[in-house]
Amino acid sequence: MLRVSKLTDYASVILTHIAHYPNGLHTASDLTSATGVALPTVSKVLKLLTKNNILISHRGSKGGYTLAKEPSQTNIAEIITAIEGPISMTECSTLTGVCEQESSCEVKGNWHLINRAVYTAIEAVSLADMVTPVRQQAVSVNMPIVSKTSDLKVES
Amino acid sequence: MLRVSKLTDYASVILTHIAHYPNGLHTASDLTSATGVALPTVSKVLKLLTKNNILISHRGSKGGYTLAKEPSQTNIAEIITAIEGPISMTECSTLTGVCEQESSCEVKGNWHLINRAVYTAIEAVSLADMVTPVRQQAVSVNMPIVSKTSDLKVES
DNA sequence: CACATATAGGACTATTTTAGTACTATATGA
DNA sequence: TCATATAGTACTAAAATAGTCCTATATGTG
Repeated sequence: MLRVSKLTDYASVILTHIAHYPNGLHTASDLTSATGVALPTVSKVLKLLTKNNILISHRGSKGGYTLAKEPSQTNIAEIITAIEGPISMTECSTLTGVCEQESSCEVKGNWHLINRAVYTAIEAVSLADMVTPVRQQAVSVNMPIVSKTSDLKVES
Repeated sequence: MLRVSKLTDYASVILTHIAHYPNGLHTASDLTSATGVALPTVSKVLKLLTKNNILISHRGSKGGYTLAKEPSQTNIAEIITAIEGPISMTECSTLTGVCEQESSCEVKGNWHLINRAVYTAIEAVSLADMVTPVRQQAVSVNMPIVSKTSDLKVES
């Protein structure tokens, strides 16, 4: 009922593999072998991740990719945003002027709230968590109580 | 970075309107006037919502649609599922056998975890909350601590 | 300094998903 | 029995996504 794109899925698999060997330099073709994802696709994903500061690239011979930060410092929200861009649950949360009903829309503010709750949930899961098998981790997500006077902003 | 379909967006607008007048009977054409969404589209959304027990339909002359439950008893997760079906963040969370890497996939279990966190977040927002303007509500979402011995199941 | 190895960037095509529409059948109240 | 309204299904068009390919650029090593 909510979905990330296949590319994002690949990104999670690729990054999880890299995070297993956080000090190594990984080439696109190494990662193809390791993950089974086609080379041009791996390449596309790696470029997007580099552009968004999740990976660092080293060009030329003996080049490859490494993590830009420690696995615990990269979260799922960043990964999804890197691949899919800053798109929120509804269009009106990212772009203004697309929806004709926008000015009179009653639910806009509430979607912002939902966005924020979802964002908080996925932000709480780091790449380090992805490396750890499920049963050993515990995740706790807290949606902050909304103040009666402050505006909500969905950072994405 | 995560999105619901336009139809789901329309559903939220339509249902919010109905929830404002929870005792009235609403025809498809009434809802078109009220929301500005085209009639065939409104009609499609209403059928989906009826099929999934969010609305009850009354056929024939003087017919129309009413809520199947009180606004506080219908949540956003149900609405999204009604329109988009039981699709999770990644394909492997809903369907088995689609992904070739499934058997060796290291991240599958973790996506289940993320799914669950997101589901918990959107499940906490009811139609009654959508009727209330943003500033007067407070939402708190808690991701339960994952037991070290129990499996996680994403209900969707 | 040339060459092999890698990434960078962009353009392009095919596929899939989503949105939107239309048509026929069925139910019901007056 | 007729006007009104939903049910179900099939179809078309548009948009988003996935996947591929080509050319340019950087860099370590013999």
